[in-house]
Amino acid sequence: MQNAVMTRSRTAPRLDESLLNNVPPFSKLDSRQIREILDLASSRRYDEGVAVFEEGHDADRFYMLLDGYIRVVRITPGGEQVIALHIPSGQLFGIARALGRTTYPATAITAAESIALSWPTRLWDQFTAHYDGFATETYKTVGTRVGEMNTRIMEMATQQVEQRIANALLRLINQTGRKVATGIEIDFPITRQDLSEMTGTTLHTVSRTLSAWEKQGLVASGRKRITVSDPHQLVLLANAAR
DNA sequence: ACATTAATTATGT
DNA sequence: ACATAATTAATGT
Repeated sequence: MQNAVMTRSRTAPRLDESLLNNVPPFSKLDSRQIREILDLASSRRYDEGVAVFEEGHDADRFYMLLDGYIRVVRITPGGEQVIALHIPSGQLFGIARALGRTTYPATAITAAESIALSWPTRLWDQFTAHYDGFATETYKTVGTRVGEMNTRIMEMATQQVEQRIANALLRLINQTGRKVATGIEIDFPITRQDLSEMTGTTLHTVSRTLSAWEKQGLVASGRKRITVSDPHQLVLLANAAR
């Protein structure tokens, strides 16, 4: 919400250079290079809950999230959704090319109203070749994402539900948290169903544990809103060896 | 230790 | 008024 971008879609006037020059993959570039990149980009606004691209489709573009949040989602053969991770603004997504793929490995849904830049995938190789720091920075973010999914797999295998929910909440407030008077609030609408899809459990179990935590003053939640008022206690819960 | 089922209530447009 | 979200208890594996 701090990013002031005209929310017109395709024929946006002129993109401001300040959009990119403090964003990691582009931070090492001079203003001439950023100008080049921006002139090749399309800017678009997305409503909440819409797919930017879908799993299995041809990866014809890659994206840079300017504002909002992206939910990376996969669908099981049985039709159940699994939320892989959330992406905050300032990060690239849909970078199938960086994974050596020609199709998108997952679906990207906006978790809130969002604005993203995008480029045709055929420019990817030029970007990595010509723009200093672009390749190393993007592989860094790829690395952290793989790492996150890795620890999630470990959690799934070893921890019980309560700890997994605690860990999921902690990641959310770290990556997408917003400080408020009563604690740290998750910056986009999130349901118990969503949390259950991130932790491999049911919305009922999530509801119960959140209710229990609420009574202990650990969290406060309403419809689609969760604020963590006592992160420290959550950390303790998250690695409690039962 | 958790899911499932089911019934009930709350909340946003 | 209606749909979606959340709660809660009971029952099952």
